[in-house]
Amino acid sequence: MPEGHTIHRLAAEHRRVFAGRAIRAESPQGRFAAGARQIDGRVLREADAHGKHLLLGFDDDRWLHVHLGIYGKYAFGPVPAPAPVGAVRLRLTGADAHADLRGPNTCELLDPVDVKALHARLGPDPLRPDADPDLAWRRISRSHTSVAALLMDQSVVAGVGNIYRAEVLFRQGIAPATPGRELTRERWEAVWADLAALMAEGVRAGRIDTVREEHTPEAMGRPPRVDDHGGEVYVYRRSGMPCLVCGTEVRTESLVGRNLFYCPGCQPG
DNA sequence: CTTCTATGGCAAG
DNA sequence: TTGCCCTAGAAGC
Repeated sequence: MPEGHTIHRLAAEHRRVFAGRAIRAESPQGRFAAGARQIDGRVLREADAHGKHLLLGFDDDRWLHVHLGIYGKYAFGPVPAPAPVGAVRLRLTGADAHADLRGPNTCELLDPVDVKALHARLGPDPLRPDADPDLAWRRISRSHTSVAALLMDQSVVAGVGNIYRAEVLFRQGIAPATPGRELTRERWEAVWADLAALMAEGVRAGRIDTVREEHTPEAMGRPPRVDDHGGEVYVYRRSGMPCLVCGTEVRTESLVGRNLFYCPGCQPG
């Protein structure tokens, strides 16, 4: 679920459903009881996303900061909301919808100074109009770290997760182990542009699709992919299967505790 | 039942 | 690098 496109969708959904009106807040699970009491009855003024961080601004100038981590989830539904199922950390209820938050890595209240600091420690987000890709380029072009690790570093680029990382490197034909400083500026600009397009499409569709027209299931006469994230991809979780472009077996290896997927044929080096 | 896994990120060593 | 946190569903007995 939660790469940057998911969080931008959640921000839009909160805006659409809750903004401008007082909401009720509670913590059925109890772990955010004190925070929920402080939000309860407030008006939601704005909803913002920076990378994988969701920020909800309330009328007392405080912000709810949510980070889903690897298994956090939101579930929106109608009112009246049914009795909560499972570990619901936070339930927001508005005039005609409710939102249940389960399993977040972070769920806390921040003041404007904290929010500013949060933005400052995050790199440019390809989904934000104010993003400056040169800030990322300055880090990447001086780094001996692999481009695969740099793309997952949220202080370099915000919002890219394991799927977009693997897929953009595949689409750009870049070997994951390539040190940042060996990328040319042109290559980086292509990566950034591709991320911006792929992630914008992810926001629109609500899933991650990265295969080009000529490699879709219809075009290739292959069965559609069925996976949790629901999208058509080139390498993510396709290890052992033939590359859709060159037929080489897709490989996986562990990098900084995460599975990295790539095609040795299309991403030589 | 139990164990494993996941689209994250942090602190400790 | 390892361990730990958060949760739910799938996979393995």
